Amino acid sequence: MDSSQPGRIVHENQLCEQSRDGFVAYDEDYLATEELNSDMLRLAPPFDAETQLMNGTLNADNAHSGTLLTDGSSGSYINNAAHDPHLYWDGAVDGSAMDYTPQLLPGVCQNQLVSNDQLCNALTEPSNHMPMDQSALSQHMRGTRRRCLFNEKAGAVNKAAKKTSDRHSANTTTPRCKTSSSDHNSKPMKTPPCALPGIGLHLNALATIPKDKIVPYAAQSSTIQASNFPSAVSSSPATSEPNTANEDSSQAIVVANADESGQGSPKKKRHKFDNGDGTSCKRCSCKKSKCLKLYCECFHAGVFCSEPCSCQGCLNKPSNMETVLSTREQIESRNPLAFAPKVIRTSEPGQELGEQSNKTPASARHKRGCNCKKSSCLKKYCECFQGGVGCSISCRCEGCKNAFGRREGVVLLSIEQAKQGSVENIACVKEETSENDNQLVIYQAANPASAENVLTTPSVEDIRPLSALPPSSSKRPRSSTKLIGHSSRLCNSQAPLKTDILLSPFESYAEMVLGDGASDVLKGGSSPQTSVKVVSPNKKRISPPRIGTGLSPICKNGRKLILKSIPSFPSLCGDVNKVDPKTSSPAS
DNA sequence: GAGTTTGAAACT
DNA sequence: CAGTTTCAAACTC
Repeated sequence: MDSSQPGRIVHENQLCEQSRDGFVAYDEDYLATEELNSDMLRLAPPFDAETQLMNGTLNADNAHSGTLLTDGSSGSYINNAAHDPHLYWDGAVDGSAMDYTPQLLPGVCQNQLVSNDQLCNALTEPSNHMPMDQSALSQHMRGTRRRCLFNEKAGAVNKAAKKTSDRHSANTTTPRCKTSSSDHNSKPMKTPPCALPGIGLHLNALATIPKDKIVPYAAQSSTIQASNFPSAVSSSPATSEPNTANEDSSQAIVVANADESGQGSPKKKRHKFDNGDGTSCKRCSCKKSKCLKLYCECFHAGVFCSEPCSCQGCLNKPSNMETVLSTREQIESRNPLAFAPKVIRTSEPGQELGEQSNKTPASARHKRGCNCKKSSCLKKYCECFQGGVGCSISCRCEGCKNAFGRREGVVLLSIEQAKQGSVENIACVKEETSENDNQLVIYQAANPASAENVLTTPSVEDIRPLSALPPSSSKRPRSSTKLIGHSSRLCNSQAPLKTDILLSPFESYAEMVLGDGASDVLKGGSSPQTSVKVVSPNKKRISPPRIGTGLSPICKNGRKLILKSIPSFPSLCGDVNKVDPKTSSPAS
């Protein structure tokens, strides 16, 4: 593949057609050729300290093109690669979206999505590919690792597929796209290396690209500017850069965006190269939403519409950056996590359903759960199914037959919590001590923005709408994954809910941030004496918590308020360490 | 490829 | 907040 040439721009389609060899290393060669340099990443404001640090480092090498950052409130945009039909914005960073995953990887689109895990793995691998002498790169890696954590995505489905081999995925067709993300799953998701909580941009994985493969800055920056900045775009990206390399880039951009003008162009429906959780390459066909609503998969995924799309009246284009951003902000204001990945955490389906639920608490699940009624959660109408995850108690589906796991009604709770639960409701809330604090710490550290959201908007989706649970009767948990229980029992109806709420969201985020281990820590580790207790799978379910208006129980607990002692940011480098101690030592 | 079904998102 | 409408993807023919 020509891609080996620095600065060379390859259209995604081309890539798709490329030889397997080319694909094999797409996360390396491909990305490298894609000009994805770390400096194309834009860190979101919430992470200023850290991100800037990182940027600083990153940019050090490359004269920083980075200033492309939009101001951030709604996240900065990332140019995934000039040539890539899609331009990506970094929703992940801005808290709202813990991760925008696979699709963020430029060029990964059609045939291969790079899962976060994959990236992580790549990063963690003995950097054969990474010249150690490149301090800058090293820096990148660090940053990358952290980010990877967030990006773990579902695609449990994919795992199976992925197990087969990465290579095959290369030539994938639509389905592959979907499956590709899974591959990491085959690996134990622990991703210790990635343990650092961080910004959910796995694009940083690019850092691992052998330096020699890294495209010269000039080209990149031009590309970025052209594509990312509205101004730049408007100013005719194609002409913006005289350099040959740049020209290529520019042209690529133009091509990528070409269909902007030709939106209505009959691109016919294309496969939705989607990995299910909404993260893969998007190809929308919006007609009325102008691609500025969540209906639009591109918009929802945080990418600009592009050539593959067959949308009409599309406004989700770089040239409408402002509009897009404002719209995005608007949507986020309504729902801070509107752009967050729908499926959180990846895990083996088996685990999820399974026996070892205790040990593998971190099961993938849909952010909010589905609400299927007729599809039985067996079709892609079902977001859970689509995301390759089983339904959970968060779901309100009817007649769930989700192949990845039917909705469950149980949740794991720690003994401690049980104890607490045994106390009166209030007690339940208040007594939750450092563990929760720790959780909060982690949470915030991992995603300050999100934390903030939580504080201000308890409605955060990830605070699972258990409330939505239908009367338990509707579905019986096929298997017990997470048990609930006790606390719900111990505490009165309200209390348990609180407890559950407290855990769930944090676990989820912790998982995303720290990986399975983290959640384990949180659950068990945080309260050492308490092994997770599994309540009889039977069927007892927690009544849906009502995260009511205003302050959620969490707020009531004041845990959030305890954030006082929480460092605004995890240390850039070794956060894990910091976090772990806390989590591990419950009441230090 | 057109039409239908479905459920999320948006609206009231 | 629940019910309704709108929307676009998924699906069927």
